[in-house]
Amino acid sequence: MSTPASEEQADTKVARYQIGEVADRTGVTQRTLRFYEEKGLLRPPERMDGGFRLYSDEDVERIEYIRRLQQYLGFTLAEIKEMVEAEDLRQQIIATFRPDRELPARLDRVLRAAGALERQLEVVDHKVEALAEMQEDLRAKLERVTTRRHELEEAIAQQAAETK
Amino acid sequence: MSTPASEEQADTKVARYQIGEVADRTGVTQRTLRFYEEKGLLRPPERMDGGFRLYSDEDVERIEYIRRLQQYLGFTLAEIKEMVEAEDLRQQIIATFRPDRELPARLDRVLRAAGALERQLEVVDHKVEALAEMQEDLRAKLERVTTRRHELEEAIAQQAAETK
DNA sequence: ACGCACCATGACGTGTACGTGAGATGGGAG
DNA sequence: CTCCCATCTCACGTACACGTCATGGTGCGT
Repeated sequence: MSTPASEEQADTKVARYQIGEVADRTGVTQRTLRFYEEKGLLRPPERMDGGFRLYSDEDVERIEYIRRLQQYLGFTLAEIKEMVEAEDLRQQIIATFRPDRELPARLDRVLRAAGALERQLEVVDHKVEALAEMQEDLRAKLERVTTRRHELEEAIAQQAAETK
Repeated sequence: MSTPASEEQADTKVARYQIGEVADRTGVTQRTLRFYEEKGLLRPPERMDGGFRLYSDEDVERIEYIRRLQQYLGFTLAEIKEMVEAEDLRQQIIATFRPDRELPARLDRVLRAAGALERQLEVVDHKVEALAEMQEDLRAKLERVTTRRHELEEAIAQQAAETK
């Protein structure tokens, strides 16, 4: 009664959503979700017996992450793919923390994840720098324009006073 | 002898470059320059008698500005067009500083320029915020991965010592 | 006046990031 | 079991930002 339609999984406890609900929650279309999957941006989600996709909360977070990267930061999907793949590596690293065998393989994953993170950080640093510069520039211009505006308003007021 | 090929304009003093040189200087293709002009991002440059385009230093700066907006900040050309149009308004405001007639018209231009600048600044502020967040996130992840890396390297060193 | 690199204008092609049906299947409500 | 909406898989369409010929004119050194 009190549980929403998509959370009635009392035994497994993990919530699963089908594509329509995920689309509503994230604000992207179903087409886009399938497209991201096709392009390797989203891991293929579970399926119901009939073939319907079942997304997890983790998937939803990832979708929101992808959208932020795209909309606010202007990354291409190819760049984002690299980034989420690095994220997957990190997850794998965390997941394989317990089994203490084959250390070199784990080190390799860690090194690749570190490399990916460094490259991402470099790109972001570049963008931050460019943006900060642009921000300053805009602020300065706005200030000058505002000054000019006050001058003009004063001049118009004065002219009106003279005409009167 | 000491003057580069494109600066031999001893009388007018203003340097003019044709499209190939501008392309080399800015790193964009000639096609892109014509495309920007077509789309209204660049004011139609001067032409030689034969029809060859002649760009000024100002044009070159504008091209570099456009590229920064596009590459580092992820604006679309349509958005950039709005922004450079605001820039043109600013230029006009400066140019029409002397003739002190028709003050209301000048105020109108100033107000529109201010509005455009404010909108741009809002977008940039948004992006700066998102980027800063992402930067922090990446730094934290990189630090964790680096820690994990050192742990692994130590573990491997220890294992090697034991085997020996 | 000749040669040749440079430039002009179309016109069509390409890659990215989806949009938009079409037609078939799934699956829970009555 | 039937209704009916949601989802499935192709497959073609589209807007943006150019790339890529094709064809022909320009500018200048010799």
